[in-house]
Amino acid sequence: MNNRPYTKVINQLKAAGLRPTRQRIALAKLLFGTCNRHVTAESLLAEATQAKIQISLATVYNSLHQFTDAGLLREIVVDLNRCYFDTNMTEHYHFFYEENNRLEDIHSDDIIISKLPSLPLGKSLKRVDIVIRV
Amino acid sequence: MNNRPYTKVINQLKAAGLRPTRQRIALAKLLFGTCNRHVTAESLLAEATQAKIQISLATVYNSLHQFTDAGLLREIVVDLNRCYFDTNMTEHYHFFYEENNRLEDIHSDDIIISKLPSLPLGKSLKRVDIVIRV
DNA sequence: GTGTTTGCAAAGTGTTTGCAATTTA
DNA sequence: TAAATTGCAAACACTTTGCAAACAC
Repeated sequence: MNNRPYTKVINQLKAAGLRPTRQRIALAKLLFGTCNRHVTAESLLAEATQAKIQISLATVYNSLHQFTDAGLLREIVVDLNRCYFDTNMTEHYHFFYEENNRLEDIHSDDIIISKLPSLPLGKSLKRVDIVIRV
Repeated sequence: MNNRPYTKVINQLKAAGLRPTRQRIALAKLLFGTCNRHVTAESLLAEATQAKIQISLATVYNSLHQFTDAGLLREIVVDLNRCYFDTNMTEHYHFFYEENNRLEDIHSDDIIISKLPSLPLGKSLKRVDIVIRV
């Protein structure tokens, strides 16, 4: 891999309290370089490998969780067989294509919820997940 | 275990095209005997064991999937670490208590969705899953 | 009797962990 | 140099599978 400074990604990592290592920079570049993404550990490793980035599966898992804890990614639960991570941190929902296990964003304006139940006593809302399975 | 006829459960299984074996009858009795339930394979096995029903984990898994395929149960994806099955087959949604991985039904009247996006071309709606994480 | 179901143990899958070697600051 | 990070391989948790024995009809 090349080692240009990637100032933007490095600053993003530093801001998140993560040491900008070669592996994290490479993954962050793949994840945050372009538009919003949905990845699994396997898919991201495959992508990295194809881009000639040398990295282990364990590090991909570690990085995905570190990015998630740092608020750079969020985890989506749609399929029991694998973890999906989403680079889109804004409020939004998902289509899930069952035929090929693919996710697609639904902009939050495209779903309007006009009534929600009151929360159980003493609980605070963590998130409302909506998945439209097609 | 006792072996009263359990006519109702047996008919339910037959109607679903499932041979009413001792194990299936026992599980169906636990699952459909009372109110709506949320179970995992482990929790159902524990319950069966406590009720002195002799059954293996493999058979619990098999039965849960057979019941699901037969339309007697539905699977809920909320937690990557285990499969949840719900005996409530009517349209409804869920609270998920992250502190103890517990599920609670939300009656469909308690959530009103006043706008949904149009489906991707050529796709049919399988289900709208809503999970409120608290 | 025949085809289905069960149950064990083994295999499988995706994920996490322990720890020595490497890298970053 | 000191502390954090990586990467391998082993461990893990849950689920599925293969197949001989048991069961339902």
